[in-house]
Amino acid sequence: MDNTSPNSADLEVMHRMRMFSAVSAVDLMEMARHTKIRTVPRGETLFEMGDQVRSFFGIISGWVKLYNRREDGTDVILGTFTKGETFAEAALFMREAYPAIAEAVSPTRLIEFERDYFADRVLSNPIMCRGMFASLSLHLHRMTREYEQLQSRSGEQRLGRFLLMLCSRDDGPDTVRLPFDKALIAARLGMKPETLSRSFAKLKAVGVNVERDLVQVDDIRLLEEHCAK
Amino acid sequence: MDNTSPNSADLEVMHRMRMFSAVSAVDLMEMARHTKIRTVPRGETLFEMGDQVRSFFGIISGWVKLYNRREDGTDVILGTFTKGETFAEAALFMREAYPAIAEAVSPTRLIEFERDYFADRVLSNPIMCRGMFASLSLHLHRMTREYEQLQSRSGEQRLGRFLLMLCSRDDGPDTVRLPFDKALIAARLGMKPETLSRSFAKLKAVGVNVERDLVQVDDIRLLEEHCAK
DNA sequence: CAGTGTCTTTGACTTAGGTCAAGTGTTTGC
DNA sequence: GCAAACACTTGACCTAAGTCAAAGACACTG
Repeated sequence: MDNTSPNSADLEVMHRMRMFSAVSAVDLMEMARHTKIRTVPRGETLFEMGDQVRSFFGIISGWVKLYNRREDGTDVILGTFTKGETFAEAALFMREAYPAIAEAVSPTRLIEFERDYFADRVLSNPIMCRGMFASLSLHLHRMTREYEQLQSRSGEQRLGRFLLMLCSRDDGPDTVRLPFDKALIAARLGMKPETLSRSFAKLKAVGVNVERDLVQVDDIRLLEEHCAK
Repeated sequence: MDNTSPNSADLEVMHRMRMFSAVSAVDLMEMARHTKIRTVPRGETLFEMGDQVRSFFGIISGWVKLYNRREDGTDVILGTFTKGETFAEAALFMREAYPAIAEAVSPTRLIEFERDYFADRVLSNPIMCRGMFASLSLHLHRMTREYEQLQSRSGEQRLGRFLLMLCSRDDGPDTVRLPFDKALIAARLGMKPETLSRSFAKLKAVGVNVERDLVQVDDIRLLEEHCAK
């Protein structure tokens, strides 16, 4: 299933990526000819820290984690990405190597954009430049929010926020499925698995119940309130 | 001293900013005509969170802090910037408001770049686009490193790293002047002033001695070693 | 030069979260 | 179907950093 070209559903998703949202349908199809679709199993590495930059990626479905491995072997999760999101664009204009590792954490379908083609393509087209700026700004803004949260919210609150991001409704009750295992969620939120467990336990008090990878939120507003303060 | 135009020394510094480093001298002078030089005292606010975006900035001399104020009144420092650095470029292509507050923390001379002129200017010029990508990538990369450090290094190590950034040599002994007060350094490093004091005290053991705003580092390599592990 | 305010340090205490170790299920493989 | 491996939880304990309070140390004011 590897190395095929994008179908129309893929193009659909690609068009919803910030980078391409202002690009015309014609240009999009032209560009799509220079991409490949990759379907990778859980656990597959897309690039290693230090690899020569060849491409950046967009996700059609599934989840990818971006992380750094420290000398002592511990990992720092820099972000998790899913459908409609791009990652490693910042590497497009770097002559150096990827500064992080990317690994699929669930079976994932993604579009791979070759650097050489896209670097030119983006630079010669103001609409693409704008899209690229939007993408990078979004990543920067997200990273900033993560930094802020790590600094000023408790583990319990960060977990609450994470659950709220997964909810599809914005009030009342909702049930969400955790997109990857709890050890990764813990790392993603900057805590140890033990602390995650205890945080889940504490959230029971505001109507959050976990059963395997299914989380029942009784009252979204209540949870929001609990995590905001 | 406000609202004058850039002199040749200013142009010199401007040219060393990532955004403009590949821009020709002719273009630079042309662009400089659309900037203003501002000289602001310590404590002056350049923009507030929520202000309509009008400009981004480059620093000729002095220091600026970028921060968010939370509902509870506490500040989260997102970064500190000095000579040769630009900030708020990400806002160039946002129709919305600034997402943070910028305040001079020492007397500061800066170049103000008007958004309307520069947005067009950047988009119509691949060299400028490249510069802008480089700037944004740098900010993203920095933010990532800050996040990583906050997550996996102790306060003492973060302080050590900060001091090393200020050193001008890369081995042997060195003396550095702290660029702003200790309360801000603490916030910048994600800790309380009390913890900063205690961290300084601990660093005495690896040959770091503080006297007011002067820090004597006996052996840079030793400090590096101490903060790396 | 005393007096007031700001910045910084120090001390005593609390607490969130990490660590280590032992359990409980659940899945996987033979 | 049983054992081994894995994923998660729970408990007991420890430690880095936060909190609160007080005391020094300058620096500016009148």
